[in-house]
Amino acid sequence: MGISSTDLRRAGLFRGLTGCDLTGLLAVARPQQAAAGTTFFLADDQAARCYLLTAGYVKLVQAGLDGAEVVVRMVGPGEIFGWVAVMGGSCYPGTAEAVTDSAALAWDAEAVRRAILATPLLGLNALEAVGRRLREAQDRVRELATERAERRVARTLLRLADQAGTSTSGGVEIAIPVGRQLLADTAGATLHTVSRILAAWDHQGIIGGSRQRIILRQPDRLRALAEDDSEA
Amino acid sequence: MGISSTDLRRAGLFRGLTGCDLTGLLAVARPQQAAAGTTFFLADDQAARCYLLTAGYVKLVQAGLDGAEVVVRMVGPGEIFGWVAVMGGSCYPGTAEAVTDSAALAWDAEAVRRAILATPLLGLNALEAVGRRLREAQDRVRELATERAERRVARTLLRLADQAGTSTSGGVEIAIPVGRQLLADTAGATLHTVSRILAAWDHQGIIGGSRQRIILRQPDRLRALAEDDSEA
DNA sequence: CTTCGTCTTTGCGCCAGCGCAAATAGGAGA
DNA sequence: TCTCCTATTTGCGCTGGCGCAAAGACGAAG
Repeated sequence: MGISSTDLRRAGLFRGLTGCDLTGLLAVARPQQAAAGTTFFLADDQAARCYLLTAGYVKLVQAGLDGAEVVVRMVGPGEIFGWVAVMGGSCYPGTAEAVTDSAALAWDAEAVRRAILATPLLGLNALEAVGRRLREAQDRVRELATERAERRVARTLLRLADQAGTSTSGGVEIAIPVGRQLLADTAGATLHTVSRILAAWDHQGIIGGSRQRIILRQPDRLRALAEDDSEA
Repeated sequence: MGISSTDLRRAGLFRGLTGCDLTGLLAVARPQQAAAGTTFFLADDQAARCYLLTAGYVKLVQAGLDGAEVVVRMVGPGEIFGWVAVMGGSCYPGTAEAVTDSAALAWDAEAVRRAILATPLLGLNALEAVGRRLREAQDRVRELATERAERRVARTLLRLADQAGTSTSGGVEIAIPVGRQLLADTAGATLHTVSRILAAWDHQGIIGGSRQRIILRQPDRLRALAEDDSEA
């Protein structure tokens, strides 16, 4: 479970850093835990720290006016979160809630600024990480604007499998407890629609699983649904 | 029109840099122009350069599977674009098309990496700029997932006014030629729906203008439409 | 002034997906 | 094993907004 200290070197954020730099960074990091269902920070909190997830899974959630929740991003081990607000010196745009018991390393905003100024490569790595996420966010904008719910759900499942997939005999299992509601919030649909879609796929043998567990039995067909223009 | 060299210092990207750093950066920048309707780069081009817009307006567009276009972002003077792909060393995720005659400064990917390593503050500034955009993109994800077309259009108009608004006697005029189609692509709706909505607002005196020109006559009412839960 | 092309409006039909509500089904804990 | 609680399924009606198609308006060019 989680990633070891030596694995940190392989995390994108620290790529290319010297052992010395790494030691310094770890020295000022504060380990922090969050049990499933609890939060690292809330939306509109003053952004004081940024995080690197070392174990577990965290969902970044924004609440709409009417109480609807949107999962802006699922964070897995080795990924960073909370950096955007810290750089801008503002408030967190969303809430970071642990989906499973999670652990992270936290840095104070000022410490991060200093670290980047001292180790420019860290800034470059962070820029790349944030850039990748911007790209993902833009892709989601396009998808939400142009694609139907079914396809968005397919993409969401594939993304989750990519991020937390475990190959088993029966297919790829998603190692995060994903309920229909969470899936709906992530794909930009409603609980009901997601349930209907998954039920249909279940009957077709494309997916399987039970409560909170999803297994992709035929990832290829899902991929086809997600990308093909016409359907099988 | 556009921003002068001295204004660059005030552009977020260069905040806090020394005159010396700035001079060095400008020395390796290549000025580049694009007439309205032409492009700085195309989607899936190998990302070789990143840009700082000095004059005009540029839209970043992604094409959907079915030919539908989505405007991922409108870029105004002083803003940067094309940085994400350059940092990741990949292809541009979208096309950058000039909406009006535009001018920009371009840097080679490698030059930017070197500049950031040499001037870490530049990296911090870039991180902040990209972060702000990530935040905007995430906001749009939430809006597309939870809000109705009318509200999204209202928000889009307010954003454009914020970015390129000119106060006139009759209200705030958007200084970019914005057609219904462009508005639709930006708000995540269709040409028809946008036309209907704008026609209704026109009758109510909320907006005005003619072909490709939009004037916000009562920005407050638009704001109410964009943010209020109940309507007037 | 006329013509042409693009942008815009508007009517009408349709359907994906939401909203409500109620029935089920699994799991976890006692 | 039994019970309770939460997750999930599913029926049904409704509607926002898309899709098509055609007409109308404005500007630019000649």
